[in-house]
Amino acid sequence: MSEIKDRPYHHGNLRRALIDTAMDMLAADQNWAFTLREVARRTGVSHAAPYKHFRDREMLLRELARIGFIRLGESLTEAMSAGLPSMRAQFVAAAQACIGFACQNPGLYRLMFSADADKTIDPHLHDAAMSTFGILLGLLERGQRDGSFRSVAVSALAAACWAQVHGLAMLAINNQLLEEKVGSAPVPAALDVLLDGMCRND
Amino acid sequence: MSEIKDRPYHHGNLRRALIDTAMDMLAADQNWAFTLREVARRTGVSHAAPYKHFRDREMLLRELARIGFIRLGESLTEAMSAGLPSMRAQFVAAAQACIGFACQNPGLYRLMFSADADKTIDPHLHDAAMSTFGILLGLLERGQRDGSFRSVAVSALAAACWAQVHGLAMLAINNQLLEEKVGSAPVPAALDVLLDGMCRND
DNA sequence: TGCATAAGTTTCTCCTGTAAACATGGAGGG
DNA sequence: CCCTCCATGTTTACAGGAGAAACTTATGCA
Repeated sequence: MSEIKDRPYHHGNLRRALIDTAMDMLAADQNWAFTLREVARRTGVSHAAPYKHFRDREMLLRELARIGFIRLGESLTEAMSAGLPSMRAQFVAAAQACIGFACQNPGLYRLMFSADADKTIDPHLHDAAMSTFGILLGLLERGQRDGSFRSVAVSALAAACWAQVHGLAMLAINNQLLEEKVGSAPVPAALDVLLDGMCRND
Repeated sequence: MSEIKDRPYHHGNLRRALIDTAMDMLAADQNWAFTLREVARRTGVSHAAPYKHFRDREMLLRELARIGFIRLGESLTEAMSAGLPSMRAQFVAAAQACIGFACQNPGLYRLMFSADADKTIDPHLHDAAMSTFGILLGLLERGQRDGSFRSVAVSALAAACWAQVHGLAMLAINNQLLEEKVGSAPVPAALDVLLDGMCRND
């Protein structure tokens, strides 16, 4: 009855279909030339149909970004709950999960941090982003409580980590971590430097 | 004779005029909705004129990015040559100069690190970017020689610094350094954490 | 003097975003 | 059980952008 049958109803639940198609396109095209019309075309509906579900193109983009933050959060949570012994190892795992996520979904990741995904417009998007950021904060707080991380203001740690990881992700995506300049394994190397500043090393 | 008189010649040296107009637009519009046609319009020529000087829209964008890297390099050099006593202070100055540059020219900075400015296509752009990156490398090497910075592989330091500074710049531009999450002065706080890992602290 | 050519302009095609008018079919009231 | 309304589609229309091609000028040079 309520089974998925491709286009059950009037046309099906287009909203979901459009999001899925767009997500697929983001994954496939690293060129990132997003077009509402092509999303509609690939979904098999007229080019005006999407406007019944999204006020404009950017509203769809924001929804994609929101889902991206949720997925990123899941990746982070999963990486951190792998039962790694030290906080430091957990942090490295989370950072690498984030950068891995970015490299596997460059279009989506770029979108999530682009001006198109304006967090001041869409509270849901804002919440999703903050929730994901909160995962990082949680890790840092736990690390401070158990003495792994230094007891400076957690906001300083957070800014440093957030910037570092996001910076590495962006540079990795844009192929700007050239081996000639930055070594063969820049991500762990950079994280080590940061962690040396974060961890208690007495 | 060869004085600038707005439109001296056939029409003047359009190339330069287009670049200047585009640069002004980048500085004014934070919205970053770049159109070749509007650049042409604002420069007072037909919409097809730019194609006599730039193969396509992206070629102009790449030239803008190239100039941006040169300017950023100048900012960095200036910040570093302010006669600051310690390497650490010099690094902070350079980092803040970079982030300040980004905040004052968000459109340009975003362009410089966007997919539109594809460094694999344009060797001149690639060289400009590498040259600017080289300024950072130079600072790190000097700091290692005089014992300020730890003697790990300089490429690890470079990756960490590059990512950190670029990450902070991008987050700052995108208004994602929210005080509630990241404190009131996230930039120096984050740099301090990083520097604690970079510097010899024995 | 006169022509080849760089540099601009017009015109054209194809694409996009978005609005408005129109169509349709399923759900709910009589 | 039918009829009507509305959500969800489609068609059509319009403004703008990228870029190609054909046309026009004025300059530098033979």
